[in-house]
Amino acid sequence: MQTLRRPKVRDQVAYQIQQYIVAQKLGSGDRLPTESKLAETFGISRLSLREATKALEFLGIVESKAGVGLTVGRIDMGRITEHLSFHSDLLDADPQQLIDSRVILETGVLPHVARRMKADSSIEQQLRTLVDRFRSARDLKTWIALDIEFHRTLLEASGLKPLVAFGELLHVFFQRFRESVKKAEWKDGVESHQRIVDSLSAGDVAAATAELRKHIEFHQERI
Amino acid sequence: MQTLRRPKVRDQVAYQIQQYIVAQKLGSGDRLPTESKLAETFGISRLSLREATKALEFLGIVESKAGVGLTVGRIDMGRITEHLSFHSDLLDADPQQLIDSRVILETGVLPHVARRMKADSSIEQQLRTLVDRFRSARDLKTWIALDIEFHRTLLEASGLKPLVAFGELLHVFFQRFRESVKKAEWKDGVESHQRIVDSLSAGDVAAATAELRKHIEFHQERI
DNA sequence: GGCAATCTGATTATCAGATAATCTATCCTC
DNA sequence: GAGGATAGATTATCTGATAATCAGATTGCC
Repeated sequence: MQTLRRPKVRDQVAYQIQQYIVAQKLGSGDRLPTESKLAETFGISRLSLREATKALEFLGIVESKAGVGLTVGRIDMGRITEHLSFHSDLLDADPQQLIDSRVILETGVLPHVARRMKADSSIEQQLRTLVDRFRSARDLKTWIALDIEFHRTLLEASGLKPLVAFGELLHVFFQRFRESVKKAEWKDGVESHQRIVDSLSAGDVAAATAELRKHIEFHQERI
Repeated sequence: MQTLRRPKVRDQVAYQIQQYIVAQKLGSGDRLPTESKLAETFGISRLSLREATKALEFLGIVESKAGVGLTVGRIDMGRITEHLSFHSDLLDADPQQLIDSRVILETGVLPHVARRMKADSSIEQQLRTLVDRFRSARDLKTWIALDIEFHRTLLEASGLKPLVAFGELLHVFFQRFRESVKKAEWKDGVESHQRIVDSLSAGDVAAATAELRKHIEFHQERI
């Protein structure tokens, strides 16, 4: 026998509000109806509606200001990941799968990156600046921050926004590996980043792919 | 002058609940104090506390069941990608980016799929069954459903759960292309799927990759 | 004794109604 | 016209209550 659970009101409502935003093609800052209005529309109490909107607000999907009303918010991954990063279940995600996923994602964008680098020199400039800052960094925290930024910049350089968003998500789950990397090993990381940029700028996508794969799979030892 | 906003009660409370979970070293399924207890502890009304817990529940950080109480939730990537669908980068993503992202994602998993197919014959069986059903289908709705299932099965066959979750998200945004595909063109799709499975089962990853790329990029004409 | 149905207490789910805080826009004064 | 006071709308938060749900104890039957 299956335990069927009565679907919760607020989840349905939250879903409907999202649908409403999409259907009305609302963008950041656009107004939504008032709480009372929405509650009446959905046929629920204002309180239940509130629980739904508060959850959405927590995610940044809507914003709510006293005296103004509800507006569509600007969701950012940072806000979500901030609340997730502490959760112990993140430690249960299969590390090998995370590594394989990242390899596929990041090596996959390299052809796109190489192509765009030829057309826009500022991309190479940006990556090289990051490598330099990496080289002169001295503490773990800075290294980690720069490593994340390097890989995000790489994804951004592909121009494929969906993959950038997904990449940010993977990074959250990857956090714990980075924290266990030792000082001497970060030095290798610098050189690795350097070689990736060099290969890309030379147009040698295959070499960049091999180096990047090695760079990410390096974390396997830490499993 | 900066507009300083009074920090909202529920945000503080949400934060404190998270701190509590960490401090008590609670894991998935562990019990939290009751709503009344927590409200009293934090010195707020039960309602305000509820808004905080509902928001956390929405994220999957806590679970709440009537008659039981609050427990620490079980987080999974799927739940998060659901909310990712509102990420502005995805909402405004242009079609070409969606296509490129899908190509990277799906061709990227093929080596993994081929490897696992050798070890587990049920994977090939499952894919072939889908192709057959595809062949005997006669209406647009069925075709679309089967196409989605085929590609999802392909991703699942890689065993990389994070990518499966992300793939499903991309499919939502791909919907509009599929609906504009004509009847005659679906026939090509069947053969395309057939060739992909054949190549994979023969261990020819390169051929499968080329075919899959062609299959997805076919949608470019529809932009 | 073993087992199933029932009851009970605890807890969340949802509601209604009220007051406070906050913001926008208008109106009034000079 | 500029600037401040005021009113109206809206969210923020609270109190108190009822319904729904569930786990475990109790009861009754065989």
